[in-house]
Amino acid sequence: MAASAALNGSQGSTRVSVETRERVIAAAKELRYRPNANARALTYRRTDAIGFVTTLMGHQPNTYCMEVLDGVVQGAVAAHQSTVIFTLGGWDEAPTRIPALCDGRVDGLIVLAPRLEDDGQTWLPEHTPMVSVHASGDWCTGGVNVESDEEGGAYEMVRRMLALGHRRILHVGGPLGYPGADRRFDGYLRAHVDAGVTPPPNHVARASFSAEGGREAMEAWLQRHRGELLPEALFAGTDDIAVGCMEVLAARGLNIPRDISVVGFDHTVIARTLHMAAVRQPLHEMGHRAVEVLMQLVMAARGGDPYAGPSNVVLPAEPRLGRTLAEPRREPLLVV
Amino acid sequence: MAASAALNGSQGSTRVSVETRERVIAAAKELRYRPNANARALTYRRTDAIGFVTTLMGHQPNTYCMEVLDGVVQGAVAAHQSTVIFTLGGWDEAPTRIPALCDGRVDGLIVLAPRLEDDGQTWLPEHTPMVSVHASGDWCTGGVNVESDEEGGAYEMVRRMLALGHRRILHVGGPLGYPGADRRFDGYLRAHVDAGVTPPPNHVARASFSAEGGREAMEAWLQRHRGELLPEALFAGTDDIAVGCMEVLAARGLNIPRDISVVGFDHTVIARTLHMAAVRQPLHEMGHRAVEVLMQLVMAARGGDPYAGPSNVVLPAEPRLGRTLAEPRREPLLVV
DNA sequence: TTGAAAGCGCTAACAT
DNA sequence: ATGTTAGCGCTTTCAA
Repeated sequence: MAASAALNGSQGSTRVSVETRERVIAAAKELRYRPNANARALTYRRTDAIGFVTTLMGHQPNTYCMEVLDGVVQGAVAAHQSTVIFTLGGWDEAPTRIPALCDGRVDGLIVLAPRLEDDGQTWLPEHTPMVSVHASGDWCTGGVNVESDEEGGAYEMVRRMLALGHRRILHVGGPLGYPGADRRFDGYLRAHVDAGVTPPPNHVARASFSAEGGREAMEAWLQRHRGELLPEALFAGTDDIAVGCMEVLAARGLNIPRDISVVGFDHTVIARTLHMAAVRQPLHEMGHRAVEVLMQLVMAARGGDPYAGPSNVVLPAEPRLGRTLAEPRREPLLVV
Repeated sequence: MAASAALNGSQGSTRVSVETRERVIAAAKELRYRPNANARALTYRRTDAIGFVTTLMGHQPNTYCMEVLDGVVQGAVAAHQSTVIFTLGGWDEAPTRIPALCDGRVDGLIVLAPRLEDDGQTWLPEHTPMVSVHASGDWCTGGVNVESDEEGGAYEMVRRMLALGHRRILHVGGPLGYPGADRRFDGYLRAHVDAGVTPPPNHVARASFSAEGGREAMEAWLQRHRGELLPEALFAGTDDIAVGCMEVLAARGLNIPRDISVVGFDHTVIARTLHMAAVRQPLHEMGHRAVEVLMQLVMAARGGDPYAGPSNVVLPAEPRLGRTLAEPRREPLLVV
């Protein structure tokens, strides 16, 4: 019955008589009628759903990913969209899996921290709006990237540490080859340059993105530098790395921040719970913002008019103080 | 061209000639053809997607919810399903929103910790398979519930604490009216009964499910009991509550666990990071399991044969030791 | 104000 | 081996 249009026709429409509408509505309730979402999607060519693409969240949920997702979900709710999660085993699957997701099941895609060897240009489908969060390089022409000013946040934090009097700041950064890890290190260096301080030699270590990685890197560094001066402060590439470092330091009887200050990066729920000093990335907001931008892209594609906004959105990252950062100790301490 | 069935027909099928198939495949690649998911869903009456229903994850992501979700997503990946997140503003929206989700956009629904006044029977659509996690009561006839043995876990943990010699164990539980909070308290009580120990009077407090709630409850309790004996141990209803309590205790100069032991509940990422003693709920596994059960339900509904499995799946909750639990102090301490 | 037809993109069944 | 038809459930357009 085409007259079923009574259900979604606006109140004032003359399409159906009041009497018929009431009859239809009554019958619908009687039959517990639910319009079928797929049929709707088929005719409307829209699903009111957005996709969130990420690599497998391991058994230990990744707090970084979770906080962005949380922002995405909230943004989606605000935009009256549902969120579909697509999980890749790894970014190598992207060239086969991502095009497969552009099959009308979502109106647009948010891709979290894609890491791809070559440019996506060749295999990326053109007509599915796409926003990346923390993409490395410009992986997607036509898409928009949302990120935070990691270099600036790192710079400002290290600047403050230097201003507090710290001179030997050990940087335990993320793995080589991650642009984000490099940007944080860049900020560390620039702050030193601007302050006219030369970082002590060999005061940079690399760790994988986890507490375990932090533990290993810290342990190894201390082994290598036995008998030398203990750094006054530690600038970690991630909260998780900071946690791992802190465990190793505490196990050696060192007090934080009295003997050594420790600073994290991201300011995820872990850092907040521990009241850790850390550079805050507005992860939640980034997720939220990514949805807003994506919806603009979607609207633009629908209307046929081009998207006018910026192709790169940079949110500020700023230092948050906490209980793990203090003035440097007065007496020198050696690595034991 | 109906012969497009070449694309999904099995290799050995005689439906199309090899030559035609190749031609079709070539053309498909040429046109970057993607079969439309909605049209497929319409004919197949299946979407290969499952829904995850939860109330709004606040600005502070709820670790409990996140860990279950993580398990769900992983279970979904294993079952070749995608996960759609539906967020409710509150459970009062459930009677209107949940039926609206049963419109064919997902093959089944996983509902996290639904709290509903009346039985869902009246408004729940019949023919969408549904699995709840930690449902209060049997909210959904025909559905399956997955939960953990909270009472048993609490019992076992408190039993061990009593065996360690603790006699004055303060319980800072979750809010009144939450069945889960009550079950944990029940385990606390039963352990005392079995050990022949009478819990000291007024050693039960209630807090909202957050660190803030723990802080407030702890502060208030200490105020009320100034000058009395400080409990030797604290059994919290949640990890977050435990964190809040620990902060208040530490702020008063008390050492954990030397002066007072603290035990959490859930053993979420917070507890793991802090190496906190806590009753472990297998949240990840529960999410994973919920998907498995849901898929059985879905299969059964498809095949027409009834679902044979249990309507309630109970996973064990067991105590995990940690750095916050030790033997009771020898000297008495007063609340200051 | 209502009815009838066509089409969204796909697949299953039947006919050639 | 291939072409045709019908239908999944909905909306839009055109006819009555």
